Amino acid sequence: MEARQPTLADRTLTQLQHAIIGGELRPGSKINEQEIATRFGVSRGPLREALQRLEQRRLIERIPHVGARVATLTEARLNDLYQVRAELESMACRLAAGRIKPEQLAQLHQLLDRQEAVFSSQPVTEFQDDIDFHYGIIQASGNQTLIATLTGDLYHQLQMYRYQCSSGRRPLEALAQHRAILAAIADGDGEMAALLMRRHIEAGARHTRQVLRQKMEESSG
Amino acid sequence: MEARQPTLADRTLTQLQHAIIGGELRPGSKINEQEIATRFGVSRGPLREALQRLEQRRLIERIPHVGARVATLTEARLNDLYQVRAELESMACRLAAGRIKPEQLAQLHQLLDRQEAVFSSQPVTEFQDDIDFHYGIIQASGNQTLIATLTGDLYHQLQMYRYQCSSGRRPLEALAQHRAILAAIADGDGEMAALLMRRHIEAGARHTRQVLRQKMEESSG
DNA sequence: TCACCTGAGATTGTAGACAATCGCCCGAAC
DNA sequence: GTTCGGGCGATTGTCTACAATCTCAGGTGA
Repeated sequence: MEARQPTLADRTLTQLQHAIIGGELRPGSKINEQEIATRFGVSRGPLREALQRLEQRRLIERIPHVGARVATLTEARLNDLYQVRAELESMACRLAAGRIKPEQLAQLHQLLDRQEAVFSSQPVTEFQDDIDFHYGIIQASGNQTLIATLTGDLYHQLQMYRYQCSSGRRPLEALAQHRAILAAIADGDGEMAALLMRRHIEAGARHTRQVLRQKMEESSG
Repeated sequence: MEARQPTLADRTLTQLQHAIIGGELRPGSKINEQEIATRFGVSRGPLREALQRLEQRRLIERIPHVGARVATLTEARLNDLYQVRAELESMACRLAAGRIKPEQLAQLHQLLDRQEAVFSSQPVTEFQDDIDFHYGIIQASGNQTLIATLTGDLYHQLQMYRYQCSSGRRPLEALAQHRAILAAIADGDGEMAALLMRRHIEAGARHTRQVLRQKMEESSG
């Protein structure tokens, strides 16, 4: 009922988004509708629908009668994004501490355990698991507006920055921080959880910012 | 350059949004693409584009192969919306206090003066002026992600609630609160401005919630 | 009586063609 | 030499028609 059976436009959106987040379509490059449509084997209708959603997610920028371009990675945008994210995710922690359900809590504990178990063997998994953890807490907040804002809008941009600026995200450190956050939530200490989450995200922002700077230096030099 | 010259889809979006926010298309009612397209004198292409944006703004809900419905007003959704709004707008105040430009500050003062001058003669103006005030502060925050989240997403929903649940919003009280908020920002006291804004929005939430309850009672009774 | 299946009608999703607009190149005038 | 204007090619916006899917009424069987 609720689950939307994927349409052609949905699949095209997923493909395009992966291509953008993964850097296959480089930031700033122009998107030719006919070309992309042909490449994906769809007509321009579904493709334009996908483009529109990507514009909403701020992964591309469109100008009427001119066209679409892949969004560029900027330090200023990164700062703005992480600043809002820190505010909203710490808010999510505060809410989650008061109303998280036992099964949600158990699932998050399980996630961290699994993350720890495979931590050294598969560094790739860590990336998705990290997102899953944050996603779980956001869901536990129970605030539908908050959930939609974070997972429906901000997270797509975030993934682009994280994917293109990732390199050894110190999973051990992040894991410890996740554990502390979850413990605070389990204790019902919303303020502590919120503060820990804010620090955790700020640390991530510093790291990503550093990598972005390096990347921009070597691309301009 | 930046200004997007309005296309047919843009105009259709504006019309449809006004019809939804104004209650002409009642909450929960189904939207027949062909019917609406014919009524607005456009084809289904641009209309579908408008529908998609309205879905992003959460003014309608769509299910593939089934159709679109106008979003319903719920007390739970109202609470969630105002909770996130309070968090983000108080954040905007904190930022604005540190980096608002003189001309922005002057413009906001001007706005409040004008609001006070015509306050008793035209109660209708107050509604738009109130939005303009909040809009100005959000802009002054300088955080593009914050601006986009608030004015691009949340505010459309907010307008729907406010328009359909407005009745004597005590403009005098709101005006005084606006003045206090602006004074704090002018003083560079971000924390004070943030707190005042939070209280101001919470007061608005209580008022709107009350009106919504009345409305739902008389519609179900 | 109720649950389930089935088919007609309606509605949405997709494709392809046409119209409108823009960017760019080139030539002319100062 | 530089700047302005016009026209051509390319790209985007829009329309119409067709295909895929859902809804709902009606009937059938337990």
